Amino acid sequence: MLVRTHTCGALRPSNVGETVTLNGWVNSYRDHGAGLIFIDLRDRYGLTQIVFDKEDASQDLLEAADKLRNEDIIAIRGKVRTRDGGPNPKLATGEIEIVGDELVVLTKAVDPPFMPGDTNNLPKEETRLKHRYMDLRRPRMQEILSTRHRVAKLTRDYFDAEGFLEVETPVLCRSTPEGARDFLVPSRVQPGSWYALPQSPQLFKQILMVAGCDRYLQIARCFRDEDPRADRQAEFTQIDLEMSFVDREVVLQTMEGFARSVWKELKGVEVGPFRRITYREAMDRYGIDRPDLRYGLELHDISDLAAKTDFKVFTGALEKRRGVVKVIRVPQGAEKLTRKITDGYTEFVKQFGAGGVPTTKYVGGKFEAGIGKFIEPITAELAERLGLEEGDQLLFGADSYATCTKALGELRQKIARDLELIDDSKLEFVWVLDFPMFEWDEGTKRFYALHHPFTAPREDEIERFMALEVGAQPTDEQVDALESIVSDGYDMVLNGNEIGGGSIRIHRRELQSKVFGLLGLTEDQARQKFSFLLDALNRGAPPHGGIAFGLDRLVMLLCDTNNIRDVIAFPKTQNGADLMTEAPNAVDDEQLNELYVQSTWTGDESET
RNA sequence: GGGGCGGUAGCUCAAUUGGUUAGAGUACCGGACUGUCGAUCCGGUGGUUGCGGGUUCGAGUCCCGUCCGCCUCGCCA
Repeated sequence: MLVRTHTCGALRPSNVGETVTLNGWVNSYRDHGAGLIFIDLRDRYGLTQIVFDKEDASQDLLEAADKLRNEDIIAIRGKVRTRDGGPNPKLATGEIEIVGDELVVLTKAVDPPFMPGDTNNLPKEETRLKHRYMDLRRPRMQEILSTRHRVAKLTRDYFDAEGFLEVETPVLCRSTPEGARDFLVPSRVQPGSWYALPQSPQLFKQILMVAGCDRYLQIARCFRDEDPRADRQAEFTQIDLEMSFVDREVVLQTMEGFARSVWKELKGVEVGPFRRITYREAMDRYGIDRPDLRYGLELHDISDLAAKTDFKVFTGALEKRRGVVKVIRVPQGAEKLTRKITDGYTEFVKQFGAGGVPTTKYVGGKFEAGIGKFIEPITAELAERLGLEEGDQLLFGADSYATCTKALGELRQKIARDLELIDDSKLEFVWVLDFPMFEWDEGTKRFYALHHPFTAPREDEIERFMALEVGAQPTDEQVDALESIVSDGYDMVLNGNEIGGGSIRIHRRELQSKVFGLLGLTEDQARQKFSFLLDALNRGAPPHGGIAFGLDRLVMLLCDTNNIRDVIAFPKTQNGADLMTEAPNAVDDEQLNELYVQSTWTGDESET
């Protein structure tokens, strides 16, 4: 083996005259005939031009160089010199070249399915996933792998300096049926019993606090057996943290410091102040719990004014429980938002359960077109409240609070994209605070924890919370009362992306029992599922809280991609398949027998 | 589970209203060429149009089914 002395990104004019050896992949070749051949050699670090010239090279060497093809791996030894043909400013090594003197072909590449060096034609993702080793050779993917590594390293360094201990928690866990669907693993030694893969290390990190760990960190793999999305994968990675003897403020400050250091270190950016907003305000003004604050287009509640009209869409919505009428004002939208576009918006909001988007334009002090004539009686009041200006367009939502908010929140983002109102250079960090503890689900007639059942109520809410009596079939008043209890949770949001979420946890047993009870767990059921936690809370549990960052999403933002598969070395498709290894796969009956497992799958879905 | 988009040469794509032998660029093979850097020029190989069925004189194109990939709703405490 002719071992490299430098990488393909290392050589500079200062190396001129040195005899060096490089190893790498043939990125491209330019063959000018028997007398002159150029090779661009690639490795993780860059590209270096090799030249074979009949002035300097033997006939044998030229013939060997002539046979080189894309993706062959070679070792090349030769002298560094400044380029005869002038520098190539596109390359870091563009001022120099290596005069090939000794060439060893380490591996011939047979029929590459695509060329990693071809930056113009990116193969379709299916092909990239099938031949992932080729895809990962691409400089862009190498850059992402490197960024991910640097985030992980910086995470360990930062939290190490803050006194955190990295502790590993189990991958084979007890199944707790709340939350997402579990991945299950059959036990061989305990026939009929199953492990679950962790949805997060939540309970273990709380137990570590009870165990006196004080500050815990883990870069933890998590598993949720739900359908993937562009930014979601069944198997993903969290930067998982927990701290003892803290209040919310300590956690927020510590995590802000982390985010600042990530953006400073990786992007060279000084992050400005973190804004703070309550969940209620976020939902009211932006229609979403992870608002993008880089642009306006806020939602305004005009239910009181809408009630003065005879417009059936408005008055009908207001008769619903929690019915509202809200509006988005698009400055100068009258011209930009054509009928065709607003018709598209009506279709767009239907997927979120809204009926449509009533619209009108503010022209000459009056409402023109659309539903203008219906809201004529409230023209002056609307104009004053919204600060209307000539040429504004109004887009309305009228429905239950939940549906209207969701639809207009999504619409707000779509308008911003359509009208290119988003400044990509901005970084708007915001903490979303004061989430409700619970949400009532009309379908299943029960409460669900908005975050998770171990989230503490805000300290000043505890007394009111403990005093609440809510039966199995709560009245509307009881639902309202419980939903108004605010938790001590927090989400870190950047430009409309939730990058981390956490809370101060419950550290008192009677509070935890109360929460379990409200979620429909009897004392017996709670003991059955969480006895270890309830016992731990009884045996000296410190006040504690923490957070988990989505590492994949963090890297996505830092690498400016909206495809989570780009930031995972070996990701899975929407069908949960790894196209390279062809997982998942069938296994031998012998394997199943050992596990006391039989498949009911017949190959015909109608029979299962 | 629902909705949408897509699958044509190794790769990226084209193919008129259903009509001749399914084309181009690139890669690959052969040839020419001494300063390229997306090298250039000439020639060539390469196709079960994802798969199965149907309509038709004739299907890449229309219909039905199915598989795969992507986006999305539901789902994701």
